[in-house]
Amino acid sequence: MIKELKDRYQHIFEEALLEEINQVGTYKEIPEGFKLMEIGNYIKSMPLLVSGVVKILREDENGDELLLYFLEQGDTCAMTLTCCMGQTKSEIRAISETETKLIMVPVHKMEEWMAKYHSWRKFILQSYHERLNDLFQTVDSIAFLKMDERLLKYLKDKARVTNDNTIYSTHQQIAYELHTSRVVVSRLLKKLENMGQVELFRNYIKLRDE
Amino acid sequence: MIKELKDRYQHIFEEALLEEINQVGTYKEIPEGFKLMEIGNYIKSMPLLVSGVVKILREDENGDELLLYFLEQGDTCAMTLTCCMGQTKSEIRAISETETKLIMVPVHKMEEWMAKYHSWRKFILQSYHERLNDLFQTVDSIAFLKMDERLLKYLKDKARVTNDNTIYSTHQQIAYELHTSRVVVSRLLKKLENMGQVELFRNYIKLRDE
DNA sequence: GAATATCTGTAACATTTGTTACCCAATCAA
DNA sequence: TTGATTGGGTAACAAATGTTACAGATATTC
Repeated sequence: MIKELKDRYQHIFEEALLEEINQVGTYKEIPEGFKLMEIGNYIKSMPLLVSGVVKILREDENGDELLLYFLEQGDTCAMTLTCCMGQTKSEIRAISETETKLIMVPVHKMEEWMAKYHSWRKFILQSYHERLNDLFQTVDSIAFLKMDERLLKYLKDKARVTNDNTIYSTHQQIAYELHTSRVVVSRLLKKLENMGQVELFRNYIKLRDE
Repeated sequence: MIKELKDRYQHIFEEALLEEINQVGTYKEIPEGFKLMEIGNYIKSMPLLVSGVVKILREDENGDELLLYFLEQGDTCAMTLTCCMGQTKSEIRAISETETKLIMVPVHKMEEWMAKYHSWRKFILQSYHERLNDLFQTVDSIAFLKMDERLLKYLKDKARVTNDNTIYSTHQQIAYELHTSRVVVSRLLKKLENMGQVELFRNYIKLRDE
């Protein structure tokens, strides 16, 4: 059996399901910055994250991006399932934020497993639920927070998922993901630095402990 | 059999499932402005919308609201299922926008039907999928549109779900749902009126055909 | 009908965010 | 080493949005 499958999903899926996943799934290692899914594409297989972080992005008609949320180990892409079922296109872009290990499962197995395995149903529904909650959080941030608060939350989220208080991003990259401009990010980061919340360096930012 | 169930859900659910829903479901008529779900509450039953419109709202810590999306006939509340399964609390508020007819199904039946009926699985997954897409749209509006565009989109959405080009809302009510101030709404509505997009009256707004 | 509350319009101003322009320092490529 | 590129700081200004204040019209209550 794929070792990573057993390690990560043993307590989630029943034995028989693990066996099936092992037989039809393919283990993959993805480098940082790899595009796992593109807006408008159809999806052929479902990823089960074993390790690493994947960022999910939305794009407007001008090509401007916005970060929606991060996927971590144990997560899956909520879009995938219904995209295959209904043959609809992806509404989002997925890019690996770090090196990522995952197991790809062909989509035709899913409906079968939905009928067959209680643990699979639970997993799928829970995934949807978590993604809905992630999106609520995203909406909250955009609608209720000011840019400096959003920025700080962004840094904290990124530190959490990467498990590293140092964020290796340029101001320009952050500006893309928050859908604002580099100048604004620099300005607000400077303000946060003066308030003692962060330390700024070239190409990286350190979050101060509180 | 509940007439409304047959009329609305006949082509979605198989006969045996319709029968089961008929036996355990309760038909309800809800007046306009009724609170169907509150943030922090646990959910005991699942609503299947037969007719009418339900608005789904998010709230921040100051009690400020934001409209997320509308539910229409054939829709259900995506929160419900996993809220019952995992015993988590509601993250949203649901209020009937118009008089609403719905069928309430006790939650303990859902997991059973997930295993038993293909049409139920499809329905549930499709519901989640639609709600995710609704939320993507909401994020798009808040992140990418300016307030005047959001306002116009809001009016159009409301006209669509109520099937009426006249929107019976005060500027204050609109301001609440868009999370802005009454003065801003009045200002932008006036601008839209000058551009010939709407006509303003006391207590209601008419969308001009295009 | 008078008093009160609600709804809308508008002006003046404050704050937040976005834009343009230009600087310097660090890094990279030839 | 020189020139080009990238990342970041900052000023000056523009635009969008939020706030306060007040006036007039309409509706409601007593």
